Amino acid sequence: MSIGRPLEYDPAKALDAAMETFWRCGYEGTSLNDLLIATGLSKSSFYHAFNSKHEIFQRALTRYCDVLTERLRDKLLASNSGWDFIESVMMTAVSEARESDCPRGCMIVNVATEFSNRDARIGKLVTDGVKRITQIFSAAVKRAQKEGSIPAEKDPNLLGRYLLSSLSGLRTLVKAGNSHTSIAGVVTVIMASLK
Amino acid sequence: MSIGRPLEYDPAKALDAAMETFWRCGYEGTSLNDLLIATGLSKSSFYHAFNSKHEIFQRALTRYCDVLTERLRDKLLASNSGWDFIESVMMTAVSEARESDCPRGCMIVNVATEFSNRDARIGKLVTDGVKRITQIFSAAVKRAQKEGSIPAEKDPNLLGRYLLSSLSGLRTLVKAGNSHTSIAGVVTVIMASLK
DNA sequence: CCTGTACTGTACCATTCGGTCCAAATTAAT
DNA sequence: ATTAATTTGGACCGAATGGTACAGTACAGG
Repeated sequence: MSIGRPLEYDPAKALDAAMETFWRCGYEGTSLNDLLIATGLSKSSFYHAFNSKHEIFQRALTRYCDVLTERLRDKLLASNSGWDFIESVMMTAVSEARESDCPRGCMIVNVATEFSNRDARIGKLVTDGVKRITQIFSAAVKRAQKEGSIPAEKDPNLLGRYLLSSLSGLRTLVKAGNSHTSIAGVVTVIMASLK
Repeated sequence: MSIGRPLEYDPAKALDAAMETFWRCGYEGTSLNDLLIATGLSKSSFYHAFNSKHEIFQRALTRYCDVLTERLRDKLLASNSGWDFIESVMMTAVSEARESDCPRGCMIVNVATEFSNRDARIGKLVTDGVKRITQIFSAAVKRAQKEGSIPAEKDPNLLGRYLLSSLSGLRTLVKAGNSHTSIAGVVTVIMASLK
């Protein structure tokens, strides 16, 4: 049992709120004030809970990776087939074009482009995150190969990388304002190339 | 004949220098001071030549699009075949992984991710730029179809979009720190999918 | 109830941000 | 040489930046 006045906020919720903001506006684009508003914390509580803007950013990015990879893993387990999983994930990105006028894209990719490689710690988080998602794609490919929808002689790791690359490319099309239907066409090309 | 003291700097060179900086660091990541250092201009000269940070940014982005599209068009004309052109452009992106420890990627894509769609004027520049590059890819596909290296029944506009998407995805792989060889493998997948 | 602990809001900090203004300097045309 | 045009560096601006310090307050355990 901890001594002293108890927390009046939920640190996890605060982190999630910060994550959302960073996701939407990037690191530089998010001011400390934005974070205070998003989290609902006072400045003192904020600096008590998270020590700096940079630190909460790292934690937010880490959390994003964790949530995303877990969600993808669950989705793969719940999918009817590896093929369906892959197609569904691709289409998820496409639907952003229809539903949002201000698509956030993938936070990892956003961070990668904002930071290039100027911050080593951030760079490592990005590399790790991308690697983990790539592995999930590879696993999906392997499953699809067992299920017969992707030729067995193909390299699943290579295709995993290819799919991650393709997904990121789709997000670019979305952000460039392409129509939902024209992007969906690209998905069919991607899926066909797995055959 | 202009009257008065002549310019001591080259406005075109200044714009190029600003473009380089924006390309590398993004809009928010580039401070006014960075621009002054990059261009070598004094603050007064800077604001006389370009009226604001936002305006020089738009001009820099426009110039980037113009230079890039012109260079790609020239390259396509100079290429042995449409197929070679496409493969060569893809490999150019890959070589960034080998040559640069801090890859800049494509400025248009960088801007698209930084701004999502929050600024309408920037958004239009991004959309137009992407469209122009897509058209060059489509033209390359058409040429490759005439040359017999891509099946004639495929939709060249769709493949153009697919190639732009793929190029952007490759850039993500580069920024995520993948090795040059592993990314080159993805290029072979992309090229094979055109067959 | 009292004491120790930890949270809270606010005032404050130096620095940097993008941007303006102006007097001095420089040059071309007359 | 004078004048008009135009650039130059530097002083200056208010606002916002990320971050700190502190006094007051609420709460748990004794």
